Amino acid sequence: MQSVFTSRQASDITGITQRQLAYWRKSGLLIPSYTTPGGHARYTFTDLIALKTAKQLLDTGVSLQKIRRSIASLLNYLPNLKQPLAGTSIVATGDVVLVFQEGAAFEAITGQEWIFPVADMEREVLLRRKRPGPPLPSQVELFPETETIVARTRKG
Amino acid sequence: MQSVFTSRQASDITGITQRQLAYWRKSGLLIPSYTTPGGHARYTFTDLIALKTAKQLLDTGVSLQKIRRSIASLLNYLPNLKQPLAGTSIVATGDVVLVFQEGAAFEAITGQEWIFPVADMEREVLLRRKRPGPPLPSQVELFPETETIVARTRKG
DNA sequence: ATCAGACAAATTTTCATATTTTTGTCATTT
DNA sequence: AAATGACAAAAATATGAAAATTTGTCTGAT
Repeated sequence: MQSVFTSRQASDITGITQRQLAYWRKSGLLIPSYTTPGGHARYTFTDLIALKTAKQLLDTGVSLQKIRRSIASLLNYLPNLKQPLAGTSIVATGDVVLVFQEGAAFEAITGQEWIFPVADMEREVLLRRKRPGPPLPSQVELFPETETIVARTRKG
Repeated sequence: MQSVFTSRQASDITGITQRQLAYWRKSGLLIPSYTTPGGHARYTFTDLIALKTAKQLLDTGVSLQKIRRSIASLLNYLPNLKQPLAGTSIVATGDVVLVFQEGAAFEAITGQEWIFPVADMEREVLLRRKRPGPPLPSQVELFPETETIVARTRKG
């Protein structure tokens, strides 16, 4: 047995206006899991989580369209996700939606992967420095060159 | 005693062209820690880390100007950082530079804080649902309303 | 009480274009 | 060998107008 919520309740709980709920439903952003024969919305608890997530994203400055794109991308990259906004760890600023899944993070909109803590970088620099390859004098005197000031003229 | 590197070495090690090093130096993005009396660059190991970080950011699609802004912001929010690009855990996509510091994450360019794993959201929804306050029937029948079809006419 | 439709205000995108940055290449200097 | 200066190509940013999306408010229907 599952508890469900009316649009009014969903609105009260999530802080999303009923107008928004209606539009999001119509535009497909979040369609309630159930609809009564009379056409009334019935939101499940999971729906509410997704709604709340969307609301938070909105409040943070992520536009509806970016939320849409994020969802599309999530479904694309993680096809087994049933409720994209309810099933993952999501983090965002005004411009970006980051998703954490299995330890890795990637940006929801582009699907691009995120990268490199600085620690790795240090290792890499060290490697290159040690590697034989091209003959690299691994160290240099601080101020080796001798300034030979000669008579100098300027063009013009 | 500190090992230092010429621009050639810095270039070979980091993969940044000498032209870039020159420009970055002139434009202030990264000024080598030492300069010989003759005006030649001497990069420290830490400089190389910063350079490598910048290079990685570039390769990931972060523009030079965004790197600049990130550095400015980092210095603003973490004034005790001496080498902004060498001292923190940095993560980025093409558009954003994220900095991890003391468990929290914030976006380097705007300084905006990042937010809310979904776990918290679930808790919040639960709280609202349980809270007394406005009388919220905490549960609803799935299909309560009775459709009363009456004779209907359409305008026009 | 919820929904659907209509209209307008507010907010976001989308382009196209002008401007500025950044980088490469080459010649010259130190 | 490295730096500087100059010119041009490539890339990124800023700007502004047009188009599309999103939301509020209201009215009527179920």
